[in-house]
Amino acid sequence: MRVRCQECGLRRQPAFKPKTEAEIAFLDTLKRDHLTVSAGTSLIHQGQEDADLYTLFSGWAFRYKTLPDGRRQILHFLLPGDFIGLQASMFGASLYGVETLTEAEFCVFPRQRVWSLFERVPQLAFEVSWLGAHEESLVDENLVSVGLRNAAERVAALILTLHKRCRTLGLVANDDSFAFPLNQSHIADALGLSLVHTNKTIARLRRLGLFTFTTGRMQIINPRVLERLAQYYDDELAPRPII
Amino acid sequence: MRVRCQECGLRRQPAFKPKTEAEIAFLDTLKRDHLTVSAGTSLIHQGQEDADLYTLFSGWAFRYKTLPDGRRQILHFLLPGDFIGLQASMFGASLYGVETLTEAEFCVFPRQRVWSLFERVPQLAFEVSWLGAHEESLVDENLVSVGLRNAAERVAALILTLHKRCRTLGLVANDDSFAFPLNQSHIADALGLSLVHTNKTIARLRRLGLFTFTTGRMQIINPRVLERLAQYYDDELAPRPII
DNA sequence: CGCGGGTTTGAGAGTGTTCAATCTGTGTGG
DNA sequence: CCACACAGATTGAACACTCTCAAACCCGCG
Repeated sequence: MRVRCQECGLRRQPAFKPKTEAEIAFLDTLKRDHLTVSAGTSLIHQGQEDADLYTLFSGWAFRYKTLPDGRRQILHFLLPGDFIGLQASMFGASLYGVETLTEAEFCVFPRQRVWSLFERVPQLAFEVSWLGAHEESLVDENLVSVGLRNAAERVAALILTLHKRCRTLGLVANDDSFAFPLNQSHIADALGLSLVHTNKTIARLRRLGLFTFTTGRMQIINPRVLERLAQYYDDELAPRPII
Repeated sequence: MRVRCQECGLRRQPAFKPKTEAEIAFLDTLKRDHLTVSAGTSLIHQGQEDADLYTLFSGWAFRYKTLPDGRRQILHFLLPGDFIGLQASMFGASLYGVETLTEAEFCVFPRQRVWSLFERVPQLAFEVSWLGAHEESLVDENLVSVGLRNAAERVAALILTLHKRCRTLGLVANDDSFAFPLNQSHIADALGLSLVHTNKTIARLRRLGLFTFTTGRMQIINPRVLERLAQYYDDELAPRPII
């Protein structure tokens, strides 16, 4: 079921900067497809040469790289409104993979048409760059976690980051709980920790009463302590572009 | 001493894609200054709100973030031709800092004029985005190192990456040696290791005969073993844009 | 000659990993 | 409705890697 950009509910969320009618109409001509896939679907795979571009419309996904021996590093998680595949479309082959964590919907933009966006609507080109820079800032923050923080601090930082991103999207309930479709090996692969140690670290923080985490749902109990633990202090997110 | 873009020797290097006369002329109008600074100069600092954009013209630098308690993570290293400050110019305040490792020259582009680049020369806007995506790929690769590789593998991967980047710039001598202005605490901060352990790891790899590393210069002795150790396999770099 | 930055070394303490097993909840087939 | 398979979560124990602390060393410089 195709969703026209003019009728798109996602872009009307307060998290996103509004666009002009003309920009939206142009994007609608760019959008080739509206794709629905199940959890665990590979959207882009490492080495793929013809990856298209996507906006995540609903659901969760993640971007990752694997080493030849199979070890996997999750680079960052994707939430609705995130733009996918810029790197992959600019280089010959994609250096990373993208996989869904939940059932998810995507707006598909053919890679051939990206250039027309730069050529014809500079404002949109600028926003594409903005989204690229924003994605990089997520990876930066992740690298800081993995390089500098210990296990407990990493877990705390990850939870806070995702909580904040979900909050700006209106996905957090009044009790500070939110859908959390990662399992512990996703967390381990994102934080550069072993599965076992991830499990023990989560158990410890849970016993300390910082959050509850049952399959599929995370509830933050003590944000203050989490923030102190992770040295995570961040302003509210300003409205951002969406393509 | 100002260098006009029309006379710029750097962009004529085979590492870079050539530009049209018109593009170069436009860039020359954009370029406000040609800046020379000494080693250890802070070019952009975390939180800075009016950071300009730069192309590194000569020398080495690095991009980093620090935690409130002072721990520092180097995100990636900058070599001639790298474009600096895209993130910083798009968000309100810079989330990272940039500092020189050697004496270095920069082409300075005022942040106010970036928009005119998008508006007036789509080809250049595209290349700015390309450079942003490329920088992200460097951070990705670093995150893979820090998240997945042990100390020896990280050191090997770092050396190989820098060696390769220097090679495409023609900075590597026939004996596979190249200028290497990092000290061991830079290496430690980039790899997420303590200084002491970095030192011991380097000493071990050196004893194994994989490379020699005296102050300021790195020579690769056994690239095969280094590559196997780091599981680092990568194609030659294709010519890339330069702004 | 003394100082300071950077490098090197040793030793003990932790943090995090690996291996191995158990447990739990869910879905499938009979 | 039960037996069974399976993926994910949990736990324990031994081990390895990395960190911290502390001290020495090296070299260029004033």
